Amino acid sequence: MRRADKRNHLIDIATRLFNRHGYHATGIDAVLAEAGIAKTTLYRHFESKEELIIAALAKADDDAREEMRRFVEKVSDDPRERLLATFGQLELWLQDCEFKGCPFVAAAGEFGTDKSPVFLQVRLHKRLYLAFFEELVRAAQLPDPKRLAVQIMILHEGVVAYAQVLGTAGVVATARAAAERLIASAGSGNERLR
Amino acid sequence: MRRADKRNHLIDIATRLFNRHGYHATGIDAVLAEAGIAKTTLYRHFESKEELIIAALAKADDDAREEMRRFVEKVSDDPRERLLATFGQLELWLQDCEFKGCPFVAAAGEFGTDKSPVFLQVRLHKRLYLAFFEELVRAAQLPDPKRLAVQIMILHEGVVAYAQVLGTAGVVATARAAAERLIASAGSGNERLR
DNA sequence: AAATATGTAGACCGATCTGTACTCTTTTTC
DNA sequence: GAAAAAGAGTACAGATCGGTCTACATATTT
Repeated sequence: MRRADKRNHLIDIATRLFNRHGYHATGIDAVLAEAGIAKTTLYRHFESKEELIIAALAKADDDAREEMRRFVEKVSDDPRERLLATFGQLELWLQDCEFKGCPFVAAAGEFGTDKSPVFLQVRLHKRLYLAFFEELVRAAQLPDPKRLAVQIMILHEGVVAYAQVLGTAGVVATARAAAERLIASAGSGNERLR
Repeated sequence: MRRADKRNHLIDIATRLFNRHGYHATGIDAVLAEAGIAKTTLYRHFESKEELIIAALAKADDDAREEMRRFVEKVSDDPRERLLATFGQLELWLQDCEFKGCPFVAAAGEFGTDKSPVFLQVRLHKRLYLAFFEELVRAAQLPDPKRLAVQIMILHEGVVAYAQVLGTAGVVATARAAAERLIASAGSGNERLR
């Protein structure tokens, strides 16, 4: 196995354990046992546990945004439908049996809102996620794109937190319906210009 | 200081530290040092750290729902305005300089979605919170109260997660505007009956 | 084939974790 | 004022934490 592959494998294992048990509750030893490697090897790839966490978050950010982008582009060419399709990708995530809430929000909760490197990584992810929504809203030529993007973002975040605690049944459809209302009432003016 | 007072004082201290640093990252010793008491005393009031966490969550649940109820009842007699006033109370919470995201969602993240006592306490809180929204929606005689209550809940949860990572500026107003849209379009049928 | 670099296994370190045991003092209660 | 409960303070147990070190195996280069 090449060096980069082993590194990615380690990140995958760590990501799964972090999501399942939390960041502080997951010890380095648990990652080692699951991956079947020695401690020395892990510390050859990562300087510290914090760096492993950051690497895991960075990869999760990359994967999540890439999957989201490909999903909405596959579903439709229409920008407005793409905006609604984001809830389809959200549903896929919630139905994953490993779903345990947003790993980024969890990381933010465990590592404080100060300027810790972990928190900065979390904030970067959320900014990029929000920027993607704004990009979709602009493509749909809807008015006040920043505001509508934030509303879509709030709905997404809300669905995740809700589903984490109260279950996933129907919640995405309910949020999507809300998004439709917001889009419809926002886009009543210039929606036919496209 | 009476026994119950000391217990509540311990819970207050613990709540603050848990919210600031997380549940696993906050050691019993930190609580002791902050409260200025001996370890024996803490373990006379609580069997274990887990029980302290549960007690802290239970009190936070009680306080949050009581404050919310009093706030909306103070703001207006109109049920529909009360529903919107929930965002006013939300804004008060976010502006608190100790705000670090929802302690219940954080607890759910750290203690898994399994049947741990901590998670059950979290779910109880969210169920009661949702039930309160549904109560307000029903008082406003809006159609499909369960659905609208979930939408309001999603907006609340979304605002909290958003603000935790991306900051509080303007997000409550944006969510409240979304809620107004949803209420207006839901209540176009029988809103004049009142 | 010899020399060198890299990976592995696992002991080990000091620190910290939750929780208990014990002594002694203070406060409450009858 | 005596009995009983709760307090502080501290030492300790047993486990686990993140991280380092040494010894040894393997692979690569010369």
